[in-house]
Amino acid sequence: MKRTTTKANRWEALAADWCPVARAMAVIGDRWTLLIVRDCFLEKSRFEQFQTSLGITRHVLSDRLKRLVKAGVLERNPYSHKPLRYDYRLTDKGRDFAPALLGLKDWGKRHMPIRTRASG
Amino acid sequence: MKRTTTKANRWEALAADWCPVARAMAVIGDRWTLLIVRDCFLEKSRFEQFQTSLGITRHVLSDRLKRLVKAGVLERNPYSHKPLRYDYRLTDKGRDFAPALLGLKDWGKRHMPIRTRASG
DNA sequence: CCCCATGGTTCTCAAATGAAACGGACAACG
DNA sequence: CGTTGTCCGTTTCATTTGAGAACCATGGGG
Repeated sequence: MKRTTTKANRWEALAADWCPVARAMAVIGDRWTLLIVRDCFLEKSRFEQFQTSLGITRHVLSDRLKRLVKAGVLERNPYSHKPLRYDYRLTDKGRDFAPALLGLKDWGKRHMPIRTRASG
Repeated sequence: MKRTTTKANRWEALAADWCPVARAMAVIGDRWTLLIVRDCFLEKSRFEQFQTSLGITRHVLSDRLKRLVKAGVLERNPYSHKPLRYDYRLTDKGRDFAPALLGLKDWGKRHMPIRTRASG
């Protein structure tokens, strides 16, 4: 079972990079993570809400949420004790993402017009 | 049923999303693409320079460069005619990434201290 | 008890990725 | 001319990640 050699080393290698952009990518460097953060800014906080919003598989969503919590971007807190349900909310670290997110939003708005796949 | 319908379409689906952030992620939503753009801002423009800088495999670098050119973020131009070599330079669309990149840099600087191993 | 809803986890298989070798154009050297 | 070296990729094959859906756990309602 030599699966530990190159398991997630690329991600961790980025976290140790000299460049702060690379270190940021160690957290949000995939298709979905930043969109989860965006949803959090849009007042979404629960597993099902993210899942519905993103159309992401539960498998991947579960993994990304864990990663974000581990990275300190989100906090996992119970919002119900009897069925014991958790929600995911931005930490200060997560809220500090706002400028970068707005920068990306601005760029997307300016340079990525909505194109339908049907016309392709 | 064709369960293989939406395989690589997730990227294209993002490009048609209502949210400009999602559409931006359709271009830069992976580990490396944004770092290539960053390198371009740092005056790097050639295949070998990116490869050395990122430690990325040539395979993936080739793919990402093509994707960026296709997305209009980079331009592929010959800088030598006899050996016919190309370099990759930012377009206006690419240069407009600066604010988002600076936002990410700022966040990384503030919230992602360099650490080789932690929170294990 | 069974059924439903929420919040995940586990399973299988296809696609993406990584490592490293290969290819091809050209230039310098002898 | 043939060999070596540079630059820019492509090909091959093993591993990792992702998609899709079933499954598990908890609790409420009937």
